[in-house]
Amino acid sequence: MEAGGSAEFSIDAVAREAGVTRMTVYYQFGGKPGLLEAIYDDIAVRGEIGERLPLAFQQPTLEASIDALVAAFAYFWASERSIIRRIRHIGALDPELAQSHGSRDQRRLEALSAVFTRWSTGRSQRATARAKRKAELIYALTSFEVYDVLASQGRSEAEITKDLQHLARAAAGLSTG
Amino acid sequence: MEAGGSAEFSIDAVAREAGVTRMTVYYQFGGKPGLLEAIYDDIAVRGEIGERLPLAFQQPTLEASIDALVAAFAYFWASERSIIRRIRHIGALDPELAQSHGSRDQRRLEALSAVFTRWSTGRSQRATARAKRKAELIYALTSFEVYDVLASQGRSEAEITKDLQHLARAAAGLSTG
DNA sequence: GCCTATACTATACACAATGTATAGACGCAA
DNA sequence: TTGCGTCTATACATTGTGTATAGTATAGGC
Repeated sequence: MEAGGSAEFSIDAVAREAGVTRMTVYYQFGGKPGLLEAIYDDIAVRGEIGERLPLAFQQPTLEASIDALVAAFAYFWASERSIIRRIRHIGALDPELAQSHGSRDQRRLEALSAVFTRWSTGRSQRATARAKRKAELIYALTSFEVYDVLASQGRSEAEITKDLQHLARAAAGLSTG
Repeated sequence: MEAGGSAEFSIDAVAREAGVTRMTVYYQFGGKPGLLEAIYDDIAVRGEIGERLPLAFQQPTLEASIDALVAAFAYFWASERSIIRRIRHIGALDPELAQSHGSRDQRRLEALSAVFTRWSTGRSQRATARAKRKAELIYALTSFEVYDVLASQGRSEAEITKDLQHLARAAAGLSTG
């Protein structure tokens, strides 16, 4: 019953839906990991994360940057929520995929850290550590998992974005607007 | 390669490790869903969630209740983090398991809601809606997924608990301590 | 026209994992 | 002793992955 387990993400099912042979999928993507990677890449493009993230850097204040970051990721996760969820769950169980997903998330964390270092006040070790801690908290708040949990309760993307911006600003130690 | 996929959670592997036949596992647990349910139940008992949750209700203030709730769940998730993660990922991909995990989470949300209604000031619709929204946010913050994301960054249980209490109080609209 | 690379198909096989069926062994308690 | 609950042994059907291999179709360069 790995049919139910993989939840229609079997290579056979994908091939059938695409109107091609299973062998074609192997030819094009090498296997399941490659296939899921390709799907994820496609979602990333359509989720406009590449366009929206740079905008967060150009905001005039840290608060505006945080709001833009949260909104960009919320839009991204919302774009193909159920597919992203499935890919992440499958990826977490497959060592090969877990690695590449891990490096994706790592890049996300680095992007967030870059924002914080930009507005970081001091250069002391404590200031750096504080910035790192804040970035990690915002990273957690902008993770797919958090978005998914909130969306599962019937909240709209707009509501979730607003709540997460509220929390992210709190994490950054700012006023709660 | 569902061997790698199931990541040593195959019935065969479990049976071998337990020094028992595969058939015995089927006899005792019915199949994979039943097995994972039993494991989850066992973790819940050892995670002392049954003892710690009621304590949260007995706190003198909402703030203390929230702190106790966050601490109770952090302790629970930390108790068997890697196993819980695997079970939840597998469960999310299996319709049969997804349902029972969903009802577990539902009970968690109800427990949180109960805390908020206890301290809810008004009885108006808006007050009720506000309490519900807060409970849902705290629910998200106390989810395993959030804990796991933070723990993946090398944070200790104590650090995570502290940060999440900070965020949870912010979500409740209290002072950030 | 010919050749070649690319994309895809058709079969076939080995392997792992789930799940079902069935018959039997073992111990223990009424 | 008889019956029941627990567990084993064996066999089988099914589904999914992954690999190998031979073959088809088509478009582009020569």
